[in-house]
Amino acid sequence: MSAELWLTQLHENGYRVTAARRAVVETVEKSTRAVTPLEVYDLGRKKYRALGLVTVYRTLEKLEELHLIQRVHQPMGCQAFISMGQGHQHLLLCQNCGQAAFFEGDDLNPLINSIARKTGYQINEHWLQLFGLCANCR
Amino acid sequence: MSAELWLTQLHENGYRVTAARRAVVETVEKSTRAVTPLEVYDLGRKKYRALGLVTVYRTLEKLEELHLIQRVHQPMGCQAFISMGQGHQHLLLCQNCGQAAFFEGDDLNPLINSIARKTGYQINEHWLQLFGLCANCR
DNA sequence: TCGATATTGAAAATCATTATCATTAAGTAT
DNA sequence: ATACTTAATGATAATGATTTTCAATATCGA
Repeated sequence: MSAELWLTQLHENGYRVTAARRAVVETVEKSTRAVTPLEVYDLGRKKYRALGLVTVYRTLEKLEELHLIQRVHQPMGCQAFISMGQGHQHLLLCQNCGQAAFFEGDDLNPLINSIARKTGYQINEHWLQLFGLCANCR
Repeated sequence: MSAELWLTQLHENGYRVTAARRAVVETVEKSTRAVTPLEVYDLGRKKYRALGLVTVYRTLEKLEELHLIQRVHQPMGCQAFISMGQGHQHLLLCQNCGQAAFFEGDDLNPLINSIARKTGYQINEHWLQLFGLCANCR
């Protein structure tokens, strides 16, 4: 029932809870793969017929702002979103079915420190993403 | 003079070497930060006035196909390209000036193997990218 | 319940990218 | 060097995704 938590988050941040937002939130929160705005629109309309595509874009924008979802970058495009895992997590995506799994990658600190030393950069953020085949698809 | 090598690559793969392509190749090859098609267009026109934006898109497409450039994913957008480093390398980007540095991240294998074991995924590819401030900007 | 105002969906506008097409130019064969 | 085949070009139009506009509606605190 994490969808209710998302709606609470919206409300606590001064946004109203509407039927359209419910449909979007329930659609995205339930998905185990990254979904595009158009997919959210199609799926969301099954829950709330009057849902508009523009509202999907606007709601996704707010969910991203509240760190409830994140944009997923893939070779084929970067317009899909998925719910955020707990804490700092990275994504593992199935190249066949799109299924997403989260993992922690905190073992990266030694590598990052070493790069910082070698390059003189101050490193603030890192992206790590793995691609492969999930247990079902392999 | 790596630009000449790129043009040779194009030629060896059956593509013609034209003034427009020279302008694009020289612009992208020389840049130490990721450049968008529009930026390539503007910069390239200083070398070859008649250059068209469409040709920029088409040339970038071919350079990517030949693995001479790669698309750079960033929070602000994913339409920029940068020349490929040698071998398997990762990117470190300055959040202020865009300056890019390459680094190798082969120490990732233990982490990747561990994730594969835990999740049951067969992992084929990985993306690692760091963001921070370069020595000049910090 | 009321009322201020955030939110909505439709339509139009914008922006990036791709397709069309007649013209030009690269590069091989002569 | 010249001719010729055909890839490549740039202008324009078409497409597709995202954003803006706006009048109508619905949320939610008072």
